[in-house]
Formats: sequence, C-alpha cells, structure tokens
Amino acid sequence: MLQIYNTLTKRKEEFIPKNPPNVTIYVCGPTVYDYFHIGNARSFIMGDIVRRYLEYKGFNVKYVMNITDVDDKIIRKSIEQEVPSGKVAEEFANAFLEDALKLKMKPADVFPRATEHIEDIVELISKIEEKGSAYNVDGNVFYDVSKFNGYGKLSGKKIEDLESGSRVEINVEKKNPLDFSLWKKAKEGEPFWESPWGKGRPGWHIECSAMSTKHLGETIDIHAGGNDLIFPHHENEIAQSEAATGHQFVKYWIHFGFLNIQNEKMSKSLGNFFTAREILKKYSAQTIRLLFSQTHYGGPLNFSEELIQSAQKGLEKINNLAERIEREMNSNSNDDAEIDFDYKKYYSEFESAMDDNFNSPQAAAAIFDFVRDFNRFIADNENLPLNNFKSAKEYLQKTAQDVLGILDFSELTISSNSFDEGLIDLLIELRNNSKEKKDYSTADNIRNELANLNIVLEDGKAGTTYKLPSSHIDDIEESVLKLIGSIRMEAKSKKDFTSADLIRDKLSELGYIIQDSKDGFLIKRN
RNA sequence: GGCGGCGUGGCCAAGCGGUCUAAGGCGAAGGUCUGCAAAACCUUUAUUCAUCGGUUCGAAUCCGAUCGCCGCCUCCA
Repeated sequence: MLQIYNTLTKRKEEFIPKNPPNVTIYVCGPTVYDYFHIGNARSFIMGDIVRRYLEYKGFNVKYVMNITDVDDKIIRKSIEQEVPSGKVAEEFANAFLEDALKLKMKPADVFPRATEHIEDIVELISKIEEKGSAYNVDGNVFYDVSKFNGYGKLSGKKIEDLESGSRVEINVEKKNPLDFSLWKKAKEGEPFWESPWGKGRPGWHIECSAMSTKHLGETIDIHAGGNDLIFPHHENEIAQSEAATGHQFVKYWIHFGFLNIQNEKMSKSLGNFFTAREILKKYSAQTIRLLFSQTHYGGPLNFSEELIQSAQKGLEKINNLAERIEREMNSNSNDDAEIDFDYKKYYSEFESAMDDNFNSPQAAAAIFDFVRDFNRFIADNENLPLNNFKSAKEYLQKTAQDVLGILDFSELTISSNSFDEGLIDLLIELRNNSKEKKDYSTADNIRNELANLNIVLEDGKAGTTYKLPSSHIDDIEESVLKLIGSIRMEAKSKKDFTSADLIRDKLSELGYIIQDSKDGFLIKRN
C-alpha cells in the first residue's frame, strides 16, 4: 500500500487515485529566463522518481510539467539583452528540455507553455470573475482572497496573520494586500495578448490552474513542486481553481525540500548556485540522481563537492556489478537450472521503502544490500547458471534503472562503442606474456599506462577484465596505439623479436599496419 | 511578529513508541584473494540518537523547556 505525505492534510495518507489505474500528476516546471540550477534539478528529478515509481506499481500515469515562458524575469532579461521575450523563453526552454534529458528525466507527456494557453487562461479568469471572486481595476484583474474561505488551508496560514506581518507590496489597486494578479495590464514595450480586460498577460499563478485543468481535468491526483511554492503559488492555485470549478483541485500535494549550499537555500537571488549544466560536465546524471535518492525528498540536502563524490563512489559499486553481469551474459553458457537466490526479498525491501512516502534512501539501501549479497553469491558459487545473471539484471533494471534512474545498462562502458577493443585485448595478451616471464616491470608498466588513460585492468580468476572510460573514446585510440608501438620498440631493442612480430601480426589482424622507420614507427589504419 | 522544518557515528543519511546494543553510502583500520594491484567479499568503526525534564512497563521516536541551524510570509524548485 502506497502512502504519501500530503502537505494539505499534513499526514501520510494511503494513495487512492481518482480513476485508477490512471494517475494524473502535475509538477511545476521552470520559468525559462536562464539555465536552471541543481536545486531546481532536485525537484524535477524527485518528481520524475515519483512518476517512475507509480509506473512501476502499474499505474497509467499522465505526467504534465509546465514551462512558464512569460513573466517579469523573462521580460527583464529581454530588455537587458534587447531581444524579444519570446526569444529568451525559447532559448532557455530548449536548454531546459536538453538538460532534463541529460538528467535522465522521462519526458513529460505534455510540457504546456503559458503563451500557448492564453485562451484557456482567459476563459478561466472569466469564469472566476463570473463567480464573483475576481475584480477588474482598469485592466488589472485581481483575485479576491476574501471570497474564498479555504484560503490558507495548504500553507497553514491565516489571512489575518498574513496581513499583519506582511511584507506584501502595497498596491493601491488591490482591495486586500493578499489579493493577487490574474491578469496584468500590459506596460509599454511588454508582450501582450488581447483579452476582455484589454491588452495584457497572465499572472503567475493562473497558468498552472488553467493548464492543469486543461490537460488533466478539474481534480488531479498529485501536484508537486518545491517547498517555496506552497505559499503563495500553490495556495493561490487552489483558490483560483476551486473558486472556478467548485471541486477539489488536487488530492495529494507533494513538496520537495531545498537543496542548500553551506546550509543556505540555493537560489538565483543569493547567487550561490551551480547550474545543472555545469554539474553535468563533471558528474554523470546517475551520480546526481543517486545523491538525490540518498536523501528523503522532503528534507533539506546540503550540497557539496565532497557529497557528490561520495555518491560517485557508491555508484561505482552498482556499476561494477552491472558490468560483471553484462560480461557474464555475453560469455556464460551455463544453462543449468537457476540456483536459489532470494530475489524476492530485495524487491519487497525496495517496494516497502518506496511505498512509505517514496523513501528513496531506504530503497537505495535495498539496492546496495542486493549488490553486496549478489556479489557474495557469485563468489560462493562458481560458474553460476546464466539464468541467475538474468534475474539479477532484471532486478537492477526494474529498481535502479527504471525507478531511480541511477543505472543504465545500455551505457555501461563494456558495451558497444566505436573503439576497437581488440587493441586492449592485445595489450592484455602482451601483459600476460610478461607476467609469465615474471617480467613484472613490463606488466605493471602496461597496466599503469592504461590507467593513465582511465582504462582499468583487473585480474580475475577467469582472466583479465577491463573497464573503459565513459567518454573521449576517440582520443584514446591514438594513445593506445602509441603505447603498443612503444612496447614493440622496446621488445625490438631487447632483441625480443618474437614479441615484436606478435604485435605486428596482431595489429594487422585488427586492421592496423605498423611501419618501422629510422626514428620510430608509424601505425596506420588499413 | 506569524507559520513551518531540522539537530542520529569522522562525513552523508534512514529509522518516528518495543524486533534499535540504530539500515544504507562515503571514509578509516585489519583480513581473504593477487606476483603486486584493482575489483569483490569478511571483520572492526554510535549501549547511543543536541541538552534538560516529563509521559509510558518501554522513547532516537510522544509532551514541555532550553540551546543551535534553516526556510516560508516578496520572485524563487
């Protein structure tokens, strides 16, 4: 039974969607005036994990994430850069979509944009006006908070408290300082749309109400976003939508904790941020996702270089097993019956963790338990039947890959790439020959040189295996060829012509021609 | 001023009334394997959960107070 902590009721509740097995989810997406930062990424990724887990549970999820493409910040930027606001929005919306993919987020079923829903927005505002919950002051339309008696139910605030301590900007047009804009009258030079109230653009909150309703219906199952959206954004969405429809807007509200830097909220205004782009240059999506998974979504996460590195180390452990499994699947032909291993136990650990309000840290722990125990199982059972590896792969795929997104079998370094791995095999053969001759200095030299190229050799019972670096494969080919050539030179200088000839023959088998010259050698592709 | 969150080992972090002498990751120490490594595995690394009181047969978990940190109330994921 899945339980979700609902911000609205402030307790964990059993998740019962309105129309099972369908589930509707709306997550507040980015305002596209700049690249999004790693703190924003946390919300998007945790939303993605929520979605993926519901799919794992067999629900048919419709997932919507809005893109706010008209607002004050975008307009400000467009003025600064002297380009139309639509251009600014387009540029950063594209960047967002690219980065979201790089972060392994499953694309939303719909990424609605405010500017493409002006009609729906106008219609919704009119409806609110008809119900008497909005008023028009000279082309500015405001929501009348006093008409909605549930105002404050999400954020736990009382109207009086808000009014007294308020830092709300004083606006003489508003009846009440808490009233907020539904439609903003266009100022000189601002983008605008025609409306019954004149030229203008939508207020911030109304787009979510309009687009959510349009794509998911009047009552949606889950609405999620960062903690800072509880008030006023989500509170206002409820007020608008419920005033218009008379129905409950959202069944379950989920809010994500902040990502902090040195214990302070990461934010554009404080300037203490890293963009997701920057971080992705140094760390993989899987690393970032594991880091996020290892903290509960609701709490704060104090981001640091040290922390992300420890996640990276942890990830290697999972990847190492995945690679081992992949290697076995390629070479193992033991078709004996599967030996007993309690896969079920790890599925149920994973599920009961995720069922408890998406407790991803505990779910990750279940995966680590599995990795440890399965590694041990391999060690204890020589020549395991292939089916065991299949089952293990299935476990990792369903949990680590499909739900948390911290693993991708198709990206493992041992699998396909353009680099000719025969070259590595040749080096391994040369190294093994040296080892047999107890020429450890040559053997170690080969290993060290490869290590410098981020190619790791590991001697195992069944022979030597290797791991390739995940990127820049092309540059490496040249370095590897140079290494092979210099080994051959050394062999020649020692009059070890057997080795030298072996190298030349093997290279030609791989399609390379090595030519000796006075001062060295030249290797060409045949 | 109003509202809310947090404080668990060297670091990160689950646990939220008994199975907790507290999961998992990182780190550290020792060991197995290895020519040496790497990987993997094994062992060790919190009788204690900010502090002080209280409730309870029983508390890291509930209540109160104190100290410290953070957030929202203005754009913000």
